[in-house]
Amino acid sequence: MTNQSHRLDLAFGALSDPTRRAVVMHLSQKPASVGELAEPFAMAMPTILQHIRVLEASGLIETEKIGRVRMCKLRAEAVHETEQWLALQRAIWERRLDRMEAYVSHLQAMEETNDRNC
Amino acid sequence: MTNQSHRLDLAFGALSDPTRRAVVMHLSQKPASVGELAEPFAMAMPTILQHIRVLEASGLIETEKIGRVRMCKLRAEAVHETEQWLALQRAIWERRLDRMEAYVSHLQAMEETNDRNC
DNA sequence: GGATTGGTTAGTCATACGACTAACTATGAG
DNA sequence: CTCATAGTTAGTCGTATGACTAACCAATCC
Repeated sequence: MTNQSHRLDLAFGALSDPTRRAVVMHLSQKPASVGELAEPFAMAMPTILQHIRVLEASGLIETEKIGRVRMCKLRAEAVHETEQWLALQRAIWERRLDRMEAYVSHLQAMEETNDRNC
Repeated sequence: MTNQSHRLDLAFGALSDPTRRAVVMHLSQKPASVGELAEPFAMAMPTILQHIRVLEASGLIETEKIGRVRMCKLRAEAVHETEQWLALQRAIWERRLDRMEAYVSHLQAMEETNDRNC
């Protein structure tokens, strides 16, 4: 549970940076090497590498070194888990709103009945 | 677009802290005051307030001061938007996997045809 | 085998973050 | 009016983060 919480810390933390989100977007299209990922950014290579490490530590991507290039790819399951946390909170909230709405309709119905009877 | 990116920075950043996620979870059940939110944590009030400010700045919650208590509630739309970003990346990735799978089946079918014909 | 390419490590630096205490404000209750 | 309550502001402190440069390794290529 605490471990699960830590995974979310890392995942959300990883996604809080625009460069890293751009990397994720790139990887959602297709796997890529560190160099390819670095190209669109005016950024030193070690900086990108650091971002990739952060994403990897979060589990959102995985990497494998083949020869001298390191290929990176998205881990959809991890993205899904993160998404699920948000979906759950929203579901709880929205269920609550539904119940409230139902309750309000109920009250209104009662009131109308009263109007008729008094 | 840059503004949208900044909103995601704030939302994901806000959610990267376990205390703030706990606050969001609490608020998904029902709105609450700052004091109520602070209670479960062994944390000084100003610290919680700071977390609440971060959540508010991200748009994930909204607050309103009534008398001397400040009520906080979840903004489901903002949660939804954040969730959508993740859903989109995953959808793109999974569509790609589907295409690849289809392509592989295609190749296999071709190969079988070849086997029969040669 | 020597140069080139792609990545990696180490070390630095400025800024941001999360927590705290102490002191202050403003509302509501008796 | 006075006091307790709920929140707020200001200021401090240690650690984490994101960026950089310089130097280093290890596969390829010619």
